[in-house]
Amino acid sequence: MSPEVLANVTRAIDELHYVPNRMARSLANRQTMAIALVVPEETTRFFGDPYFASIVDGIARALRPSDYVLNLQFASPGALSEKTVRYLLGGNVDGALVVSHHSGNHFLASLGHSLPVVFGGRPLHPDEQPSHYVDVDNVAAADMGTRYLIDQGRQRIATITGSADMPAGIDREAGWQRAMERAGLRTDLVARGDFSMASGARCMRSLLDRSPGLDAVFVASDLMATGAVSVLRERGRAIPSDVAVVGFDDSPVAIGGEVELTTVFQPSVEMGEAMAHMLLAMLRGEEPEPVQIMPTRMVVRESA
Amino acid sequence: MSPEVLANVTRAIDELHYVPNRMARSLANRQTMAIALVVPEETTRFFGDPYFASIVDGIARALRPSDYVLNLQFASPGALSEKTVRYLLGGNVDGALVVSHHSGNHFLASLGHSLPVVFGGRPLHPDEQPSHYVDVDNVAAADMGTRYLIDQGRQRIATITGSADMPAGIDREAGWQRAMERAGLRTDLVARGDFSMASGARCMRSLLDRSPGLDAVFVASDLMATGAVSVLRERGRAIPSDVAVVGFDDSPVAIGGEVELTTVFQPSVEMGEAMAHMLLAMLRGEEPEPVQIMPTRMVVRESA
DNA sequence: CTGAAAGCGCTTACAG
DNA sequence: CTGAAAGCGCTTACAG
Repeated sequence: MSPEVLANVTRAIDELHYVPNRMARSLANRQTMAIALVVPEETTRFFGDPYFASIVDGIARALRPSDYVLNLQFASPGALSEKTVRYLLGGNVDGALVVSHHSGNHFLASLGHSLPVVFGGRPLHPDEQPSHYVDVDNVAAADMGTRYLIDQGRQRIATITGSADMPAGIDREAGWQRAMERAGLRTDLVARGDFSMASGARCMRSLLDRSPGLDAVFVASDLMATGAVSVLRERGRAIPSDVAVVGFDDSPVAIGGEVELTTVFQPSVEMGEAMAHMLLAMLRGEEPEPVQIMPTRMVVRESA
Repeated sequence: MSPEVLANVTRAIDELHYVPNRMARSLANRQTMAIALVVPEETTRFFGDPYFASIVDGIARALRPSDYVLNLQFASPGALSEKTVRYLLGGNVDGALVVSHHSGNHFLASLGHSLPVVFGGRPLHPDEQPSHYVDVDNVAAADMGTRYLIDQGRQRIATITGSADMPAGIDREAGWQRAMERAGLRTDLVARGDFSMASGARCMRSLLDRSPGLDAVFVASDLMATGAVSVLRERGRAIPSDVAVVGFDDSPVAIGGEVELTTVFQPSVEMGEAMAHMLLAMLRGEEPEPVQIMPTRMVVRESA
């Protein structure tokens, strides 16, 4: 083809608004150019947690320049619907991104056998299979947040944990415990939350009842920390002088509430981007590092 | 085919886990069995507002029993990306659901010409074209919420509005104004928010500065009302005795905060379901009522 | 290197 | 009513 012919054709394509038929292309190609975004969480929780917002934001951002399209698959935490399973396994998508703190879902855990999959957060049973995921070192990060309180001279440091069936919940509690033990402090002030604001408030009340003299609390998410802060104020505790609070995430709620939170930052948006890039690499046939651990850091504001 | 043969084939289908290829079917069919969920909002705002959570929850719920799949299309409020436009117009979806308070987006407004589309909330320019949408009567609902305060004997009633470029923002302000004028009350205490919690706090501060003696405030969303409540408490105002607060939505934040909100309920989940059902009907070739207005009601709790 | 043909896996209109 | 053929709109392997 001569350059002029090419130019003519190109112009015709533009003028006629020609758009290749995706279905026909997929059929011939054996590629769907679609990626499933699997959300094994209650819609309420998914939308209520700014962590997910950032992750999805990062994913959407990373996928924008690509030709891939995102297919939303809501599912309950426990099991995927038959429809979703059929969809994922029926060759309707080229890969899947699973965003959830949760785990213990057998099908999801083994989904990587049938399809390129990247998880947000480490799977709960690492032995189950070598999967691809993006995460932070939650143990080390929680250790850092707790140590920050210890270094301020706090003595009676409680923790409000996340859910016990989520790696992020388990690991952040372990990090708190490690820091406390290393400092020779008591590790009895533990209240189990579920990452929701309401659970943060409930846990704070119970901790205050059990130990009115506590002088600090490490909370496994900013959303829970917000709930804890409002209870502390309700009970007349000054923050941080009476009780110091360290949160986790550095999500928008950290600065939107009554007291600006000192917190452990995790790069949620970048984690979403990293998930998408890892999957994109897999789809290109590359073999990216299966595990990507992102850095965390302390962000000091008012609450501690 | 004899019944036995049929049974054998059916069994074979089950055993071999046969799943019809969606792409091939779409190509032959001229149907994609996909619906676009267009979100012309910043991701942060989308995820931060429980209203959207409920809408999407309702949509997902209504679509679950169907064979349709949801394709997420994030877009900026102002304009859709070329990729999204190509996608929507390129025959990749059978219809679209647009969830946003926003409007003023020309392309979106005329999207209904090329594709079955249902909007969440009335389009800003109703003259532009007769489109399909699900909404509540925001004027009447805000009138009701304001009247509730008036009936309690409140005299100095302010309002915190939503964004001025969203029908929900405009109409709820109009409803407040109508109720106030009918009662012969002054309509000068208006602060313009943007549906975010932070804007609710900011507006409350400015209202209190302008009129320390105000005794009630009608707020166009529960999220903003939450921000307003924390400022009122910060300034030492008792709720509802000093200042009564009425919110809007009856979303989860209405009962998750420091004070349980009295609010105007709108059936967000059902609105999402209604949007999906309307679109499904259109896709079946039916001609559903193009406008569906859902009922609202007062929910009385602590704040007023 | 170019261009016509076969094939992707379905559905549907049509001949028998 | 049944069954074989054509066609959906692309890509790709292959003959020229």
